[in-house]
Amino acid sequence: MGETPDTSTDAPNSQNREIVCYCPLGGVMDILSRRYAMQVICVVGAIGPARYSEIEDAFGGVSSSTLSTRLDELVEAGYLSREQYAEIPPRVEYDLTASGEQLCQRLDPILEWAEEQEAGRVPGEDGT
Amino acid sequence: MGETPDTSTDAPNSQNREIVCYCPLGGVMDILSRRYAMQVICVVGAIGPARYSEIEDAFGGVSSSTLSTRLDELVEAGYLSREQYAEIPPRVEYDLTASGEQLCQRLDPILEWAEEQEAGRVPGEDGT
DNA sequence: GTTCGATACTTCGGACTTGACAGTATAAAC
DNA sequence: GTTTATACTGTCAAGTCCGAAGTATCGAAC
Repeated sequence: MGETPDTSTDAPNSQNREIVCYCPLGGVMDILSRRYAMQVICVVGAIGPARYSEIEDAFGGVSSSTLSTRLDELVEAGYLSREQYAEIPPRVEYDLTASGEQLCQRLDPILEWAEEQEAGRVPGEDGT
Repeated sequence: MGETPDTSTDAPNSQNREIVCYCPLGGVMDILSRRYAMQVICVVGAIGPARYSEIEDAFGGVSSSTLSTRLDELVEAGYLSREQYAEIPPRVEYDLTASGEQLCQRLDPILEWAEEQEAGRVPGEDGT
């Protein structure tokens, strides 16, 4: 994609342009668009069965309330599984479900790319 | 990041687990985690140079203030270009930059997968 | 027997983000 | 003079996120 697919005539726009509707994406994308959602999937994918505190540590300073909410949503949506052991102190392990792994595979390229972008960025260059 | 490395007896996992830090992803992921951000990239990637109203139409009922903010951020971040023509009524065209296209390539698999998930979902099946 | 420690969360008030809807600017068409 | 078209901006209410502090459990320490 990317090479102006159907502009064979000289008009630069407004030919029989197909408008694709992105509305039905709602469900999944709404979940992924919440803060840390994509990173949580990839963190759990990276370190296998992951305990709450391990996930928390993988981020710099995420608030526990936000992380907890995110984990709940991801479990509810079927991308993560949650296993609680009857031990003291308590132990809870999160892991990817089959859906979660499919998602993680598609998410990883983005996270890797994001990492490269951040690494190659010279501080103070983009004029924030 | 430190964890007890000698719990090999009571825990079924916890080898020399490497904790990867996901903090530096901040910049890019924060932008992508805002509402409609990923979809906007893919919509513009799909319909080439895209006018504001075309992007608006591709979504069901996005609010204009949110979409406008999102476009500004994406332009500011260097993923979209914005060209304004001195015409009446006004015409503005958004397109992917080189960075934007790289991002779009990595985003497309997710959007496609999300579409499949939504399509194959039977209402009331996921056990709430 | 009282305090301490460990883990995985909740709860709280305030800050930030989003949504709905109305309004702005311009010039041609009627 | 009024209408039409586009690409936004403004305003206010509702929703979401944040950090800090608190909760629950039970064994171990004192």
